[in-house]
Amino acid sequence: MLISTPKQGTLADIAAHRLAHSIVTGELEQGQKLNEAELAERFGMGRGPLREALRHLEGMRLVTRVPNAGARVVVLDRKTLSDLYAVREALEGMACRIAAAQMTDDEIAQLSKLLDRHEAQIKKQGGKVYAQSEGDLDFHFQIVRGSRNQMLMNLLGSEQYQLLRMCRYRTSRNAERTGPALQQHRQIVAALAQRDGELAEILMRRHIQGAWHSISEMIDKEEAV
Amino acid sequence: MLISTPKQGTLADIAAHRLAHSIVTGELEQGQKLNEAELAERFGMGRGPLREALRHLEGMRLVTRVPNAGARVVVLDRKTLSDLYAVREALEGMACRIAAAQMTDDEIAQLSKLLDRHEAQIKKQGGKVYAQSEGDLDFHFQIVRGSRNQMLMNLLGSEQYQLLRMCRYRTSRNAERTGPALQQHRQIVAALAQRDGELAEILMRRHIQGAWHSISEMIDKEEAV
DNA sequence: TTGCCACAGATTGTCGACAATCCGGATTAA
DNA sequence: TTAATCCGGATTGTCGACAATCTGTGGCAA
Repeated sequence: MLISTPKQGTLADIAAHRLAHSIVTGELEQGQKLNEAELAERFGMGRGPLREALRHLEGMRLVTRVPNAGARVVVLDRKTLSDLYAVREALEGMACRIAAAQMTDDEIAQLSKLLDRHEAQIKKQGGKVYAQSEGDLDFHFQIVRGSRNQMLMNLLGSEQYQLLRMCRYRTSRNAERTGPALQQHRQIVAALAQRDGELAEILMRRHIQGAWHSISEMIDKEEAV
Repeated sequence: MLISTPKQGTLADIAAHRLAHSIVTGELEQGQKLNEAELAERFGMGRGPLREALRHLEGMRLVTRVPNAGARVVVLDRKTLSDLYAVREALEGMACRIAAAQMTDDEIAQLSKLLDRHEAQIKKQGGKVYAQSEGDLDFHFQIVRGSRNQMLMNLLGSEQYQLLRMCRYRTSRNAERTGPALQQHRQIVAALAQRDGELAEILMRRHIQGAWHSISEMIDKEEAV
């Protein structure tokens, strides 16, 4: 499970998780105003914990706040996504190179099995891209974990990751890229298995560049409408 | 001025800035417990805004919280710093490559002047490393700005940046590296002026690796005592 | 002595109320 | 008609008090 919803902990923690989930899934639209009283009542808590949750989300840049004017969901425009993918390329490329040296054989085998499941899923139900998207992120995060770099895991795991998932939900209708993406994933795993970090990095960077081009074209189409 | 202390805005914002400053400068020690009531009184505000500030700082990973047990200043151990420098190398390397294509001639000239000021400062007062350290970060941030990547500026400017400054304060006693560092800065600026992004990236990565080695040795010495 | 339990103090979590600020519509004068 | 001004409601910011939880200290029994 990627989204752990700890129904335990403080109310502020719960609110932060629920809000993050609502933002990522698009239930709360980009740029939408977040009314404290309304959200507090919906979550069945006072405004205090909710305000703390908003501050937390502000810290991880899922919402933007202006004093005396409330909080709004962050908006992912073209430039923001472009910047995000550039950062991803650098970070995940590095993660891939390090992971090639750090991951255990067993972990790499697990990664391969993950791709098998994806392939089966794609063959069975070609249309259901959503699961593949989530699975894709799963794949990427497993490699990041393989780098053993906690800061990388924080950056790509909990913060940018949310933005990415947000982006996925927005653009999850493009099914045509799942085939090539799987192929590229396979190549990356092969490079990892051969412990060729340099190649793994190059493949990962190319893979992410391809994903960006695909999403970029989709944004163009949307904007044309 | 690098630290903008907006004495305007909400109390929570003020508290967040003051806390961040205290943490970065080491006024609040690593791992130290942060007592809400005590801090609230020191800042002359209620516990509400202070709790929001703590949540914000938690979001940017300057403090860690456990439910019902309060917040503590983050601890920068060897592994954390190592991870941080690896991420920095990847991100600032990329920033440098992009900046070589994006910065204006004027901006690069300004960068060169900044180094002139550093050099004068070093010659005049060899011991005062603190200013150089801050100036060094200034140099790095100007290049990140030159990349025009807002996400990069967020990551390196406001979040990791704080951790870096924190690290600097902790290890600001090593003056021996200011000379080579300035030399490397000059080389980087030269590469930028020639619009050689590839070379600029390599030089920046090498520069950051050197900084890490220097800091790593220092940590070794400290741990030996 | 040692381990367990209970209690007290301190600290964190939560709520409700009040003050400060902002936003939109109505009013009025040029 | 239009622009400026001025309420009134709504929303955010802040505080104080109370409940829930943790910590550590002392006593009690094995």
